[in-house]
Amino acid sequence: MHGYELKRSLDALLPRAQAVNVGQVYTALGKLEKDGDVEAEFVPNGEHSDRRVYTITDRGRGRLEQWLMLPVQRGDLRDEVFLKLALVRRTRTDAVHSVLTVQRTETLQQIQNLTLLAQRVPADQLETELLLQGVILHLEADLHWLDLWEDRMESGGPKR
Amino acid sequence: MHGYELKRSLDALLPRAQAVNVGQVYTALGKLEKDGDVEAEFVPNGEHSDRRVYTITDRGRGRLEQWLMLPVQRGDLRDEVFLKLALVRRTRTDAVHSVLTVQRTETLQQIQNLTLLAQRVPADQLETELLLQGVILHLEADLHWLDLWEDRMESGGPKR
DNA sequence: ACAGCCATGTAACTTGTTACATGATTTT
DNA sequence: AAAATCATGTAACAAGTTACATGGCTGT
Repeated sequence: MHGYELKRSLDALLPRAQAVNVGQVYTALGKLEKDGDVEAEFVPNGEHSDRRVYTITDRGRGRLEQWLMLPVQRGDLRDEVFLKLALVRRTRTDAVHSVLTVQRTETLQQIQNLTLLAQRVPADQLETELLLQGVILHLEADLHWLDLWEDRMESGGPKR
Repeated sequence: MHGYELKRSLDALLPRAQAVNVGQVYTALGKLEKDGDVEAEFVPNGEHSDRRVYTITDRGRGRLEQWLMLPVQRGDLRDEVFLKLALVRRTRTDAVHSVLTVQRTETLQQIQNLTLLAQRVPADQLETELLLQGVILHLEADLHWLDLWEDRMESGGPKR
């Protein structure tokens, strides 16, 4: 593919609002080319600008294969909401509940937005549908987690 | 607090393995000072090096308050596992199952590690316990999501 | 005429992170 | 004697991201 084509391909995977910045595609392709993972060649395009069409190299194919089969490490312990809650608990114990409520409201809002979005995804876009489902599952986990905080704050909480 | 003290404070919130790089604390404090959110003053420390003790300014306190009460937007649609699955489905439909299995194994492993870690957290470290619980909830959501993929791949899947 | 799409790319900024440099003290 | 802790900080790299620059074509 050429750069712009790739951008469109990526956009098609994501809901309308989340379009990719084109510049990023070109910087990424530049890096891949420098590393020898892809090769490019100009292909005339009639009236339009010529296209730089990229082809994956053997090296690139190998690295792609490796990347695909390498599991993603997902259990990151750095979490902004956690930081806020831990901090607020130590300095203004009484405000923990507010932070929890604000965050819960936001999360519910997000879930609603994404649910609406999911309903508008064409039935043939299986992947996009699954992506949204995944994000929603995470947000629901967040809600459970906020409830856990709330429970723990009540017992052994504000007075101490 | 002074820089090193802050580092220790942060470390205390996280399990042993996840210690903060000290350098980062100093670069962050430097930026806060430049922005006028904190002020520093040297305090002698007997035999040891003098300490630069930081104090929050009014401006800093205001910005902190804002940050605390601003909800974190959590529903990020960029997901590496999703990218892998979407890509592999389009180029080697038969390999989707392998990617799913690799990722599931990794996720189970992570959950086990974190569960063990959680058991070793002292009972008085409420926050750390909750942090680990949160990460585990997310990983369990990941497992559900991988199952969703598996289901959807079977119906309407490999042959197409 | 103006907006928007097609097509390329570069310069620059932010954030996160690490590796290193220095030097004294305390623990093993 | 070596390793770890206390304490400060800088230089530099990596990744992600955006804003801008250029120019032609297409649809309203």
